Amino acid sequence: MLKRLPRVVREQQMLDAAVKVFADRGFHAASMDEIAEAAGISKPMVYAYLGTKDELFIACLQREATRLMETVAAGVLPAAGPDEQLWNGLRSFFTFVGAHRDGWRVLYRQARSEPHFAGELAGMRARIVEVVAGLLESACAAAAVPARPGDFVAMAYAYVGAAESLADWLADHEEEDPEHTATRMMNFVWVGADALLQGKVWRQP
Amino acid sequence: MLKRLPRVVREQQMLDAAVKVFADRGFHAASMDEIAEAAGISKPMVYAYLGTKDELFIACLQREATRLMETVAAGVLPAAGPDEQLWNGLRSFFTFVGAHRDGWRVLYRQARSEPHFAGELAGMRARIVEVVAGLLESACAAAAVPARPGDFVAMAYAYVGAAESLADWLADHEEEDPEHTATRMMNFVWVGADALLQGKVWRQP
DNA sequence: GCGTAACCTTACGCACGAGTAGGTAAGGTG
DNA sequence: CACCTTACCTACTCGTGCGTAAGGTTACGC
Repeated sequence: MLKRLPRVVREQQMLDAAVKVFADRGFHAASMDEIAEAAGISKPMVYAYLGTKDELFIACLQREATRLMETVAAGVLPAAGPDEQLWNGLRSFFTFVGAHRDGWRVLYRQARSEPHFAGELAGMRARIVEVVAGLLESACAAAAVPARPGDFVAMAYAYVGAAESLADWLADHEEEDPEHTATRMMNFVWVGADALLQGKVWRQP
Repeated sequence: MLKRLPRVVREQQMLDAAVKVFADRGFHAASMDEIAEAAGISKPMVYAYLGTKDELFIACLQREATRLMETVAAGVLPAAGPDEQLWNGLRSFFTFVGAHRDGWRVLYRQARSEPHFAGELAGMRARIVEVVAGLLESACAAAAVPARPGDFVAMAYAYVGAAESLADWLADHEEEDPEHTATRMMNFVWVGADALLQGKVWRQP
């Protein structure tokens, strides 16, 4: 209360508080007063350091998104084979979500529903989908399985959606083990992809 | 403009307008004035017929959710075998989303992000997940594949998430064909489930 | 030890939007 | 034609919450 802290520290405290309040209340229902109070500071300080409500929200998004991406990237790097890379990536992803549940809620639920911010997030998501689609494509090319380009993107959306759904579930269930969730997703991907690579398809009757 | 319409007609017009405005702006950013204007009526009429903003939003949710459920149920019914049922259900689902994009956006994006309404939706979603988990379980039991009960729920979340992700993509891409999307999802489910039923699993290194 | 820059506060202006009061007119019913 | 019910409106009140003005206090360099 009586401590005067340097700017960088306060900024992080404010962002922590903002992420929590945004996650709990939603963007509009969250008030700057509540965020300031949760950060243990008065409102004008928030404006002085992080700008308007919109700018604050974007700052939250950027911090959480960057942390997430960097965590996953760092997890993937030391791996060798494709299955190990995938496994490490998924494990990093779900571990991160489990450890930053509020951050995930803001990224996945709040940002997508506010048309003003959805664009930014959709872009990030699209890049992830592109990466996944690229992986599927190279895997199919290597196995000489025929497929149309659009199919990869669609499949990638399905996989990404499945992972997000599991992550979202994880975010709401304190008792679930992130690593276990990652194993489930790995099974889901690996088994399905394996079948796809063998050229199995379903045809409408 | 000068026509005095019976209540039931106006109510539907108001709900149509409300769904559109909620989908475009988000719950909080949508104003009752804008909804009233979009419905070609004055604000007090909206309050007279459909109550407060919260009640109006819930009315939107209920109408859209009911329509969706009934459409899918009606699609599934006339089918015989399990794969035909699944195919008909998916086709009905994606066709509905393609034809009611705004409704989907309200259900999937808006309702989930407002903590006040998320409960209702989460319940509906949980019931769908239960149904899917039940299908998976009976399929595995029939094939004598061993699995823990929790796994079915997790798998169901993954499948439901994949379908939602494809639906969401469809909602934003006017040019996509719902039936084609349903085919992709069917492939995704059928091929993966088939592999699972053969007891294929991935084990961590 | 004193200036000054950074940290922090109380207390407000102001706009916007939910919800309402109170009234008008159209169309049916006796 | 008198009446009542239903559809519909204009014009407000009032709370809430964003953003700010103006001023106080602590640390730190010199």
